[in-house]
Amino acid sequence: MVQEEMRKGPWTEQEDLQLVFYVKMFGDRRWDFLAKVSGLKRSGKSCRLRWVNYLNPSLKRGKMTPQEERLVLQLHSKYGNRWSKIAGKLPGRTDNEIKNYWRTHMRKQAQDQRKNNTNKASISPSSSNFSNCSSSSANSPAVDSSTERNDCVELLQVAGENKIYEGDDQNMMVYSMDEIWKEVESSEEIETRNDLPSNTWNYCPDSLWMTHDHYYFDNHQDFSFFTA
DNA sequence: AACTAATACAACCGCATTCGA
DNA sequence: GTCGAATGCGGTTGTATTAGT
Repeated sequence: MVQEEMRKGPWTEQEDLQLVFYVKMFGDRRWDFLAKVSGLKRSGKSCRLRWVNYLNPSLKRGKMTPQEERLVLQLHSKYGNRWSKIAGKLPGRTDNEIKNYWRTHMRKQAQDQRKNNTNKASISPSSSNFSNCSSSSANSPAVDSSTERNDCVELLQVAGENKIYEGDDQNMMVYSMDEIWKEVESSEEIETRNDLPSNTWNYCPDSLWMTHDHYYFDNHQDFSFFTA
């Protein structure tokens, strides 16, 4: 049987709208079915990914907050590369987002750290003690690639102590998990107080729901719109 | 202003796991 | 119990954007 040609690459606004519409209709399950009935030339898998990582209204958009960054750090030392597990502890963030974040930010941070260490090494050889922090990887179930392991090691995580050490060894900031959770909670309180709807999607200025969805739902109640 | 390198993030792929017939 | 389809996950790649020279 000849398979219908599947579209690949970036999603268009029209495709997004179409997917959002059908997910609203049928729910975010049975992705192959959704892909078929929506008329999108996308695989179910692709539809699911687009929804989970981009279109889902419960997603928080924008940069990671310092609290979230610290939390990712802590959770990675605990769970390793189990991104979905980590994402589960960060409401509104996806595994893909966290994974990307880790790869870019953490690598950069490790590079900076390395630079600092190299600089300090010329003054004080004792700074090389950081390499002993590898205990965090030993406890971590899935820290695999050697580069990431090294990056991780250099982030000064101390496993088992339930604290995060941030900064260089002279200006070390220590955060207990209690402090971090307090910060997360208080920041969430602030967000809530800004008269924002509980659904983060709704106040995202460039969200499809805001800009198009309501419009389409108001004006195109008949489904023929999408299949035209 | 033009070019290059670095960064951010969306999307794909392959494999593992779960679920239902 | 088993088999196939659907779903989920982690790794990787591709591309657009931004920063630096």
